[in-house]
Amino acid sequence: MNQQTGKGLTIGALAKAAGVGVETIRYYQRRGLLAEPTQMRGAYRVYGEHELTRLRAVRRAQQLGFSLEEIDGLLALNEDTDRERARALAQSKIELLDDRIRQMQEMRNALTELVGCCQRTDAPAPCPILRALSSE
Amino acid sequence: MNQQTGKGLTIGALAKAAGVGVETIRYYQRRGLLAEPTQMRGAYRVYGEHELTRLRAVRRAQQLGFSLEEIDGLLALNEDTDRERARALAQSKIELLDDRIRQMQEMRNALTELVGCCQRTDAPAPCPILRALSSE
DNA sequence: GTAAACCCCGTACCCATGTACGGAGTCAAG
DNA sequence: CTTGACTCCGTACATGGGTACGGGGTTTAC
Repeated sequence: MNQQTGKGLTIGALAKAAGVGVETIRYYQRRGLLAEPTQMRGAYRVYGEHELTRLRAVRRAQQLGFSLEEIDGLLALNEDTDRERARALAQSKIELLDDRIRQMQEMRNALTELVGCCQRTDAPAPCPILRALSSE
Repeated sequence: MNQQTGKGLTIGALAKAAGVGVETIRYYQRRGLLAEPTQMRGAYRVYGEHELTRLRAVRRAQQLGFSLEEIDGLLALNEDTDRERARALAQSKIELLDDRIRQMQEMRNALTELVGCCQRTDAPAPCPILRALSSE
């Protein structure tokens, strides 16, 4: 059984809690995306809430289309001492997100249209999907 | 110079027009994501608007976080003869998009908040980014 | 008709993001 | 104190999405 005495998690328990593989955690540590914990229980590393939170954040940001490197930057904004720089970075990410959101909405509408038009016609209308994707 | 007599593009011209590399086009052809054109000028393949449109659509869909395989499916919806299946697939993609859009908006708001809070405090507030990303 | 710029084809290589494997050590329960 | 599950560490392999390279043929402009 994964021991969980008090509040410490072994890497396996952490992995399970975050919904990732043990190897993934190691990989993130190698990449510097996740710090290795200082606390140990004997020869085993002990993880806590902090790591779990961060791990979950990484997964989510990933789903949003950010690379591990970008995610590192995003999460670093938090404790960035150069506030000016942090603001600028955040601002540029916001614009990027706005763009993607807009495009996704177009795509979404195109798909909706497709569903609707397919409902009643057999003639392949001028592909709304292609249209949505090629629109500038 | 890239010849462009009439309306036909060589692979190089197509690549430039679509903003991708020549090798990428070949790669898509190998994958079956882009059909090889039937028309030739001598020993060289000739491409037209159709390919260009499709290529641009692929790039855009990619930015939206779809894999090449998914994109293939999406673009195929267009000429799918099994309308029922096409509708179902489109519907599921719509839901997926809705999800991603929602998450992106959360993230966007978190970043905006971060920019705002950084504006006036030196104390690192409880990181809105981490919060946004870890919220379920 | 020659040179520069392109195309074709095949194969090999690259980067990101993991996953798998294997030997050795460790922990906790029975 | 043994046993089974787990950890550690290192290295190798996998997959997606390209990119690079090299030898040889083709076009086109001059």
